[in-house]
Amino acid sequence: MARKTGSRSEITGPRVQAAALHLFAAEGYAAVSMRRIAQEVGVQAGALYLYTSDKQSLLYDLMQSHMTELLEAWRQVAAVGSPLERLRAFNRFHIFHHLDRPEAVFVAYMELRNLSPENFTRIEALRGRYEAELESILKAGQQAGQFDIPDTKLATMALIAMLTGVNTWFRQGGRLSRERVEAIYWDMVRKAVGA
Amino acid sequence: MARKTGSRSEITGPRVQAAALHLFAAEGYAAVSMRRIAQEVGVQAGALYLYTSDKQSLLYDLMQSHMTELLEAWRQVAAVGSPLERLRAFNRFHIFHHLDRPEAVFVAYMELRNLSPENFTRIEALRGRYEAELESILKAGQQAGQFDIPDTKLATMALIAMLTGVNTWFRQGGRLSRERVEAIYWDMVRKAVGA
DNA sequence: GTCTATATGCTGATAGAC
DNA sequence: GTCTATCAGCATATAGAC
Repeated sequence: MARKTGSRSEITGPRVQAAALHLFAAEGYAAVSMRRIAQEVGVQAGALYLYTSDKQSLLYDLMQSHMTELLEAWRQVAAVGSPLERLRAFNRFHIFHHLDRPEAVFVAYMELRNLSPENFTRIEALRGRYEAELESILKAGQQAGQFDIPDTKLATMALIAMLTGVNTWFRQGGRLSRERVEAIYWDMVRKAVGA
Repeated sequence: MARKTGSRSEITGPRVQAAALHLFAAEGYAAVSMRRIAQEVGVQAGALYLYTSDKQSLLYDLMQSHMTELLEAWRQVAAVGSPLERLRAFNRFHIFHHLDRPEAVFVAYMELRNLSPENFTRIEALRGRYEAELESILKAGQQAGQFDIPDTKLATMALIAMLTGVNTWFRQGGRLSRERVEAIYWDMVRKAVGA
């Protein structure tokens, strides 16, 4: 603990990422200094540049990892079956995946404007791919006559906003369990698409 | 235009607020300096302190005005009538009011963490009052047997997140008019509450 | 009411010792 | 791999001239 120097590259890198995520989520990218991140990790500011080329990369890497992990995790569970079953799987996946990593979700939504133009474009492309996953479910249900949706693109945006909103108010140990929240949102989602 | 000094207190104050709103929305509170705001207004940085005690007050005043105006505007249109009619009025009001002032809405949602603890508490109280307006409509419809809602508190949060989300993707002159968006969201809202 | 000048301190990033 | 020292610049806020 009192150790001030030493060779610990195998763990310091991830700790830099973790500290940046934690601080960016709590105080915002622009409000957090490199010195503050270094302090959280327990190194001097200069040492951070062994693990990231600059502050912008630190933010981009966090957001890129988050979006990639989101898409990959969905691919693992992306249900086959009827559109209704697939929509139910999406509802469950989105709520649980987002509740499991509130800091990454918060940063991914709040810090978009602090990305460089090139990095912003890359992250938006990943977000578009995730939205397309939901829209394909809605289109399939609409074509099969199982859903009644006036506009699948708007329904996609509406449902994602509604589901992501859970992160803003859900508190562990609160009035409702995650499973109960999932069930209640499923009821509203199902009705909203006319199923 | 080339005028560098002079007495224009009656317009400089509002211009400071407008510049702060514009810049905070575009770049974020923490990323915007007082010098930058002064530059936008066309005065020196020191002159800003004639119109605000400090940077924090600039942010708080913007958010407080926004929330107060939101509550007051709703009070003007808050429909009497059946719960279904009142919900339809809320749907319309929320979408249009928010689309009319995207910068204020954006700042009010994104900069909460940059408020001092006392100011945060005050803003959250105003937000709670607005949410209570919607929840009272949902409760009335539920009690009258006209809605079918598993949990009115969650439905309140879900619907507000969904409606506010319009601001993140709606672009003037895009594929859909505001009226069409309102109609499509009303279809989804109505179905979601089981009406 | 606005200006200039200034105080005090923090910023991202780099160079070079160890 | 981490440290210390440093650069050049910008931050908020205030004092006092005009």
